[in-house]
Amino acid sequence: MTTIRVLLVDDHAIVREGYRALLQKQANLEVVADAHDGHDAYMQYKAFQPDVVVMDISMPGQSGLEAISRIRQYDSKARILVFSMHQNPSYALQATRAGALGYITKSSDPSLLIRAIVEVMDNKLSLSPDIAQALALEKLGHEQTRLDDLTVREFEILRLLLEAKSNQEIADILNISPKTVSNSHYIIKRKLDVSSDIELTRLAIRMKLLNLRDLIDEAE
Amino acid sequence: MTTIRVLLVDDHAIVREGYRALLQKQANLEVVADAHDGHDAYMQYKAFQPDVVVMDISMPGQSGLEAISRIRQYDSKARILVFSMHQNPSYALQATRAGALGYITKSSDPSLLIRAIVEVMDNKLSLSPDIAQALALEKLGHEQTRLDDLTVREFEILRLLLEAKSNQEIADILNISPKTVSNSHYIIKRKLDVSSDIELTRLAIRMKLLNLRDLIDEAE
DNA sequence: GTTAGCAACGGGCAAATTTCCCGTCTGCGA
DNA sequence: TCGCAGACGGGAAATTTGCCCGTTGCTAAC
Repeated sequence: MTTIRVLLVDDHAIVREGYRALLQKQANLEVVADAHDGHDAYMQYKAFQPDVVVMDISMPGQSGLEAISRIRQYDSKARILVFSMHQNPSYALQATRAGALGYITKSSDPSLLIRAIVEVMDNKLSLSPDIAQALALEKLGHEQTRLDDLTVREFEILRLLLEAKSNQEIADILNISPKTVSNSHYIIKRKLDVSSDIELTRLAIRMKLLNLRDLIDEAE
Repeated sequence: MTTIRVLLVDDHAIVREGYRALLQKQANLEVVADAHDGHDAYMQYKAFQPDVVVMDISMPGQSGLEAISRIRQYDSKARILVFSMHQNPSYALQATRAGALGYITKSSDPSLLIRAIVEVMDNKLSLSPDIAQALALEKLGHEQTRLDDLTVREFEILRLLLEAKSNQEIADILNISPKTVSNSHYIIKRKLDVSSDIELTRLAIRMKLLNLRDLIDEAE
């Protein structure tokens, strides 16, 4: 059995260190590099050519989804495992659309992460049980999520919009024209069938796209 | 130098394992137990009487703040270090009010966590720099309840806006011109110091103007 | 009872944004 | 090789925003 070379991506240094220590205990895993944001991840990938990328997608600014696309564009064989706190299956859907091979929630058992890394190494799709179940339920039409109609890019832009960023800021982050952002903003509203940003925000909260905990925590 | 016995509290098993591995690398630290929620933390504290508790407070169900109070009630000498992803200073304030001796954000440098544990062991208050700064700024009165600046009428219009009603609908309801509604809308945003409706909605949720329960109940 | 202040209301109008359309370009699967 | 879909962004009409202003009451103070 050869050693699997891992690139670790998370915006929190302490969290990175923790995972690094955890993964390092596995004889067949080696963390060869880490990165703190999407752009950094891309650079580190090019520099180290790791076997598997373990990535948290909820990072400020340039998101993980964007990084996944970029990396896959650079190397279509790249194996990327998303490791996220979000239990919303839409995140998993968008992540795999962007090119991720796996999606594991942080609430999973530690052994699952290890196993998922090995599976992804074998180019196998790997989902944690909670996500698999949620996705399956969604597939059965139990929850008709209009969110799935959005393209990966639109989803990405929506995320940034919900952070109350301006068109110009989003344009800068994604390196596109503000005009494209406003066009997407319009398309998103049409696809989600809302007519105002307030409705959009309410919908996002219901869809758990906008983290309630964050909002509540800010409360007092 | 004696060994500091640590109790680790976080709802994510993988995260716990990561920190455990990280802290274990310090010669003077020993993780004697861990817990996955507030109640568990309380039980483990009674069982192991650790020197320092390192606790993530954003856990589902019963909050970490509650656990801090409970533990301090049981042992007023308990040293608790909060370790959170939230950069909102209000949360740090509440944590220290509840009895925590320190508050470190996950975005801090890993060495800060180690140092903070040692400081807390010495019964010293320890805050990460970002939190200290944010708290200081808040102390200077930067934040106030801007909602009080709204007139009764504006408040009423804001309520309707938040229900995602159109200017025309609101005009009909209040028997005024849509123009007045849009003027008020503008004034409200200026008074609340937000530049978009998304920001406005987020603020409203934080101010508990918009009932979260209502939104969640709509969900399914 | 006059004056002052403030809330509610809404007109005006330039600037900005939204809404919808369209055409490129690229990558992918049949 | 073709066709389709997604990303991107220009164009232009429609609409909204941002900020100004004046009018009308009402209340409170002198």
